[in-house]
Amino acid sequence: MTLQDAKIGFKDCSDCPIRHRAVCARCETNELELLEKIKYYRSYEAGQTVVWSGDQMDFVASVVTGIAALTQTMEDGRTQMVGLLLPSDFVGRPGRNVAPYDVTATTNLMMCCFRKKPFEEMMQATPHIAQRLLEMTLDELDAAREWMLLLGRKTAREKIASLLMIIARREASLNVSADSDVRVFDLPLTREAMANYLGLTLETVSRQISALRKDGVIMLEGKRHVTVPDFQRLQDETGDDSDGGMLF
Amino acid sequence: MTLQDAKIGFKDCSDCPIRHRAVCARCETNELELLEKIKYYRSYEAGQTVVWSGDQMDFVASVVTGIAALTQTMEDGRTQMVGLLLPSDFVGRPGRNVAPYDVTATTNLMMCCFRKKPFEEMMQATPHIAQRLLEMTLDELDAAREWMLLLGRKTAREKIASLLMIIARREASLNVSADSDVRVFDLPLTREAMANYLGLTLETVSRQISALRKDGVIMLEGKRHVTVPDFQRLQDETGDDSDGGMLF
DNA sequence: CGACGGCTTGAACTTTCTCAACTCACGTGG
DNA sequence: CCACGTGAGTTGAGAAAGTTCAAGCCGTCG
Repeated sequence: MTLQDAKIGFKDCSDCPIRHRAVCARCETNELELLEKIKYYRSYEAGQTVVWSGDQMDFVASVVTGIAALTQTMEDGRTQMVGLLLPSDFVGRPGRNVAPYDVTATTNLMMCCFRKKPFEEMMQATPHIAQRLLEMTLDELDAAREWMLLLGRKTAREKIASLLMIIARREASLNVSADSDVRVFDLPLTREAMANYLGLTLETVSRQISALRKDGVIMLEGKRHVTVPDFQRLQDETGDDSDGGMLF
Repeated sequence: MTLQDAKIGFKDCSDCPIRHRAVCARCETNELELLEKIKYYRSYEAGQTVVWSGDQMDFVASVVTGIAALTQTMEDGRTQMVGLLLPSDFVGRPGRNVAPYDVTATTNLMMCCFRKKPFEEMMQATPHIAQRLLEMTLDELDAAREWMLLLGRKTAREKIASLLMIIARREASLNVSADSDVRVFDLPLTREAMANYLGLTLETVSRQISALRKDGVIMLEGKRHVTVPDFQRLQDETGDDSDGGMLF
């Protein structure tokens, strides 16, 4: 595992691109200073493993840039993705030493790591961190439950459409900049990774993407670059009801 | 929705059967006194709906006795269970007003409800509650991820075996009493509820249970009463590796 | 140039679903 | 007390969806 210190491209926490969404979102300036002391950056190349299931994990971390996947693998090799971590998402569980899942870098990845012991101590001292972590964990639980509906009850076509929606939406929420067109994006996952996300084989993924293309729901340039001419049309293909589960 | 006050069978929080596992587990005596003021019991009969998805939810609650299920339903009626709540499990999300899932009583059910507003205020004031809630939420997230592997990658037979293991284990952790034999238990779910848990049809559930019975993995008296002659044998049928995922 | 990884497509096969008939236990009302 | 309806569960046969195995394409990298 390569662990080179990264060129981070910003000076300190106050400049950090995930400052307002990560575990540290609620922290005051002085709390950030404490965090600065126990944090360090680490970067991984696409495909690298960050942690192996069963390994000791001496840190917790936030994804700063890039995408990571949590996966579980059965003895015979069947694997299921159980988490897709985007910038600001949190990895690791305070109070636990051993990683329960494989964590792999899906794209080039930079993480902001905190040594576990000091982080745990800080959590006791500063409720802002624990508060934010609870909020984030509840959000992840909701996402996991949405995902369970997808895995248990959706057809292959609905699964693909749903994944495209999820990626498009998350892409949109990251690029708040004006120039980004929500309807055009790159798939950050291989067909195999998509299959592992959706509980399908990669062949089925490929076939269903082709089918959506033939039916004009999406357009493809190359294998990864997707254009969605009509968002509502894609939404209809997901099987979800129209409001998209806005529940607040 | 019937909401009768229940015969609760114990005097106060300190006698409560879930005292040491629920959200209130970490609370001191004086904190419990505060909770007593905002709590009330509610009971439901098997089959009753506790909350409808989309409804206003003015309380959060702990399951005291019985079992409840969280389910999501698609427009065309396909439904997926996304949570199975046993005694001490928590329902509701502080900071959210609208229920994202249907909550139904699978068996007769008693819940210890807290009015949401005061509970939220108390969470701010007493870190013990938030701490415990974070811990419980992280546990639920782990369970959800285990469940995702089941939904995405296991065969029907493995799904059934896994569900039987889960029920047997949870049953065991509740009945710590000496006389209970782990290998004998009642299914608290109908075939249909099992199907919704596992992402199968009820016919497939029925067939696979019959198959496990024919193969001698389980024995049945009636439809619900299960005996597991050889636990290891059942474990082998789940597809999980032998240690059962003990990750601490 | 050749090899390789990522992807697509086809054909046969398997698993699970769908639809339908039937059993069984239970409770109700004639 | 029995006939009946009902809800839960079982079983079968055929259909559909997805998987498996196999072949081949395309772009990139050494």
